[in-house]
Amino acid sequence: MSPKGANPVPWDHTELSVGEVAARSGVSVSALHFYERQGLITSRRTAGNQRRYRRDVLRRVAFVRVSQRVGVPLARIAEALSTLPDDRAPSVRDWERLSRTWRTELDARIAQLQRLRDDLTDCIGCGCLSLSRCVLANPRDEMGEEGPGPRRLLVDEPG
Amino acid sequence: MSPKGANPVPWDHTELSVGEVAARSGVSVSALHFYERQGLITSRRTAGNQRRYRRDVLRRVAFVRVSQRVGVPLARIAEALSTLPDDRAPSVRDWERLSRTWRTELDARIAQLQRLRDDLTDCIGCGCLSLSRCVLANPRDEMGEEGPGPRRLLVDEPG
DNA sequence: GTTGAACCTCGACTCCAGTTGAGGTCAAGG
DNA sequence: CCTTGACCTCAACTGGAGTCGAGGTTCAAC
Repeated sequence: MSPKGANPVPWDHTELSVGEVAARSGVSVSALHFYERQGLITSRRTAGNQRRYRRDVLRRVAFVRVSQRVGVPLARIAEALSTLPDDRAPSVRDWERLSRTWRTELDARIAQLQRLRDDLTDCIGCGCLSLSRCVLANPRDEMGEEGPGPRRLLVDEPG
Repeated sequence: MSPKGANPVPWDHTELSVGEVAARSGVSVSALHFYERQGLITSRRTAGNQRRYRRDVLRRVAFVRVSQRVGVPLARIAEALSTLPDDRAPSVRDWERLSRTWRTELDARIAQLQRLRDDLTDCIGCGCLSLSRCVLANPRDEMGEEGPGPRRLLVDEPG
């Protein structure tokens, strides 16, 4: 990436502009602005008020994207990232710790979907979806969890 | 459920009011209105403009809730439901067919999350999240899929 | 010293899956 | 008759994760 074409690397070379971070991370500039507003990443400003990022912002952004794939909302990602040191660049241990948190999360989500799949398999056999007889239609698990919607599923009276 | 307490059953007894459907399905009245606007369920109206539902609306609603747990957006659920007969109540075979569709979907989602988990496990070892070296940060799979966000993740140049 | 790409802020808009509230109607009991 | 609770419509709002555009500035090159 020598200075030719549309995007030569200027100044310091250790710091990155928002456009460079966008190109390298695959995240749009507007999303990076947004992440900054949400406290997921931080930047220094130049004299002319332009953002300059430390190179480890790329890992932060990568971590954000991965976490989103796991299904974690930005607010919790921000929370996790806030446990990273603010001054020094995070170490391998730091990322390891964060990744481990999500593994647990992911295991739970997979287990949940597998239960759902098993129930669904049973119900393909029974074809029921009856509110009283069907595990699927009347789940006892994960009540207050997982997004908006009704907090309870009442049972159909027998008969 | 004889006529006593807060909610006696009026009129026909084979048809259900919106409040009854809400109580039996666990879905709020406002959500049922919303589902109707989205074409997920339908109702007849009384002389006084009140909704009356056929009893099989309970299965439709159950199907909607289950489908949401699978992760299918309402628009696609509506699409699936639109393949049901509009006149007669759907048969066991009908529900079976629909459920089978979601099973495939669910299998794919589970497989995807399992891949993600495996990658994450590897990355806990490597602690990398480097945009070039890490499968996690740079996935080749499921590109145009799964929600909003950037459609590509560029690679970090080597070195 | 001017051009043009890249940058800045701010507010408004999108989509999804609903919820909330205002203002009005319907139906049954006392 | 009047009250009460369930019902009706319609519009506006929520929240999450951004996108889009207007209007203005900075910066590197020519």
